[in-house]
Amino acid sequence: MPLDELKSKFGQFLKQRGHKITRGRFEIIDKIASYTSHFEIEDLVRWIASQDKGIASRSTVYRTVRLLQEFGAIREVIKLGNRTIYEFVAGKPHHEHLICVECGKIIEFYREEIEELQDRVCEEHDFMPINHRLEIFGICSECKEGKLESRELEYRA
Amino acid sequence: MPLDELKSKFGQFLKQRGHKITRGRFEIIDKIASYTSHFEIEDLVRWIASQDKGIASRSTVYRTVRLLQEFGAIREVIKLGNRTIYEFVAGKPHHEHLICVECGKIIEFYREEIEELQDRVCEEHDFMPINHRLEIFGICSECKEGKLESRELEYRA
DNA sequence: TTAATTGCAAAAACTTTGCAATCGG
DNA sequence: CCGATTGCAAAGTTTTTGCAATTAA
Repeated sequence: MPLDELKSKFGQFLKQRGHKITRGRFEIIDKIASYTSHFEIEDLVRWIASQDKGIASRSTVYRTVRLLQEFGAIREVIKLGNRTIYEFVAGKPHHEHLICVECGKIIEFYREEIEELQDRVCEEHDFMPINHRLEIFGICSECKEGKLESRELEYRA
Repeated sequence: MPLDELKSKFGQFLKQRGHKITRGRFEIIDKIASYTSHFEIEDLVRWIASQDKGIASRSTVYRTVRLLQEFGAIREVIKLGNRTIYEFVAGKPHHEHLICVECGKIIEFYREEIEELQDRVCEEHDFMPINHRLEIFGICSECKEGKLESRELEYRA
């Protein structure tokens, strides 16, 4: 879906909920769409702070991010410690993430079979899925050396 | 694994890292083991506050929870908004979660095939998995009525 | 006009940390 | 005894909120 169409739909979404079309909201959606991969709220806040013209405040960023989540244009894809990493989902096929706990690298992947199995699980539980998140934490190939020896005593169920 | 064995291993784990066996740490592991399902840090803090004898402070709870995670006895299984929900993993087979966004109900499930597919994905990326978390957010059977009509305008990739 | 939005500062919620006193080995 | 741990209070993070001024429709 092209960005313009998305923005127009976001406009409809706002109207439907009795909200207004404001410049700040659309500046933020533009900025988010410009991120090729993941972003955090602080990225948006820093970007705003770096601009001459005041685009929005920290509060507006938080409020707009919430709206965009409800609208469905962005998702919280990784929750790592106290950080929340978002992703602009427009135009990208759905996918999951491998996260390297050493270097922070994020690798995206998609397996149709995993999605299907999830659907089946939901059916079995008469559960209507809205969204899901599969995070695999581990060590990426570059960080792998010398990471095995200190783990023997850890408890494994 | 019985609780005593687990505690003994935790003792070894502490020694190996140059830490000490203290009463607070073992009171906390006992309490965590007593939770049949999920818990949050505030549950532990409230429990301590409700006890006559001072078992540990809030700081000690946070520090011990971190140790137990490193040891592998507990996991962060759900990150919902700003809440972190933990689970005592000892003696329970690994599983994933369905989370009802209406009522907060948590349903556990396990699908061998999903685990295998994840392993395959990791192999393909030469990625060494340490742990993973699959959260499916949605609406449980009891909450399902009347939840469909307000979603048409949401953007779907 | 008037109801929604904004920015600010304050507060809330959650987590970490420095330090002096205490405790474990 | 010595170094790890604890409790406390303070500070750090991240997010939310009340409110007066502003803006969209």
